[in-house]
Amino acid sequence: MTGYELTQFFESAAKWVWTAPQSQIYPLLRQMEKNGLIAGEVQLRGEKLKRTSYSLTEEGLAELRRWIAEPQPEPPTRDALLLQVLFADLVEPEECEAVLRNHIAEQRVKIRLWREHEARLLAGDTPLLRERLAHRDPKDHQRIGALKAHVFSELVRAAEQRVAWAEEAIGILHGG
Amino acid sequence: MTGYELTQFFESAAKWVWTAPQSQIYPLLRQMEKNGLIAGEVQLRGEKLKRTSYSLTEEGLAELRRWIAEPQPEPPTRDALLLQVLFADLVEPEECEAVLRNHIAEQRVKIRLWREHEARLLAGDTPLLRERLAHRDPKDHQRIGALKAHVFSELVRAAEQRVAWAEEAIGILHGG
DNA sequence: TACGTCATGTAAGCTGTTACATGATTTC
DNA sequence: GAAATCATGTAACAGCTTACATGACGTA
Repeated sequence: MTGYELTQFFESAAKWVWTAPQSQIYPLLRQMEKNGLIAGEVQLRGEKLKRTSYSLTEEGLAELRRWIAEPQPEPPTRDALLLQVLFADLVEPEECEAVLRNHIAEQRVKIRLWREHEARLLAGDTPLLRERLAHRDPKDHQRIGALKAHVFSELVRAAEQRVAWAEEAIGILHGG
Repeated sequence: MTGYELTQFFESAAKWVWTAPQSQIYPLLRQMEKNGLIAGEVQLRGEKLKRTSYSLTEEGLAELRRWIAEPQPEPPTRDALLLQVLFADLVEPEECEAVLRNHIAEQRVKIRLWREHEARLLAGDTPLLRERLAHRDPKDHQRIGALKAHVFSELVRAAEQRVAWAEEAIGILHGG
């Protein structure tokens, strides 16, 4: 991919699992190339406009595989909503309820998007998945698509759990 | 609290909802005092050792209330485990399974700790909760404790959901 | 020719992490 | 007298965010 394509990718489906701001991408690409993880190939669009398309080197693929197979440290927790509910007794119940309802609405929007993406993965219908499957034994296609879809099903279920929890919290707020 | 007490607090129960490294605490306390949110009172322990105990000013309490009642922006998602499973087809199923089992074990440890803390909150049995309740109408005690316990029940349920998901993922890995 | 998209960059500033550093007091 | 705990700091660095900046190409 080029830096531009990566930027768009991180602003679309990918941001649900990992995000990177545009300003990080170009410096990082250069750094990774310097470290031999990726190799850039300069292409021409028109007469003056150059674009550099990067692909993984063998070393980069090996490093990626190492990363995938290695347990990653869990990031420190910083959950603003839980903190707000912990201190809910300092404000009016209605104020806390408004915050929770806002959160519920946000989760519902995400749930809809994730469900759509999950369905597309199960149908083998996203461009990146199709490219990935092209190099793989057809008998593995179902399994690979199912695993990727399973990732999005976790996002959906976690958000649904959160919505249910927030609704219960509203009940407790009002002395339920 | 003093900076030392805050440090310990963030290294114990509080870190489950919010963490702050020790190196941040003393500079932040000075900054917050400068901004009028907290006021420090210097105490003497022995002859030479001074400790500064901070408490919220009225302005600080107002600012805290404002923060609690205001929807906080959701942080960008960066979930290493989901990313590892998304790319699981690049490694052997057993390698991915090991990562998932490691995650399951970590979650189970946390679940146990959170359950204990939840029970203590429901029984009104933590020092901070008792201090908080002391200034409140006894008829609210039950509700306040229940809300705080509900926060920890969300942590527990989210982790349990995650464990169940990881077990399903292992099944899919092996062609289930 | 104007607007949208393609494509790549830089700079300032904030937050957070890791690590190091120091000295007083209490306890065994 | 040694070790644990109390108590407070600092420095270097990594990572991320926000914002700004520039120019080429396609198309209506």
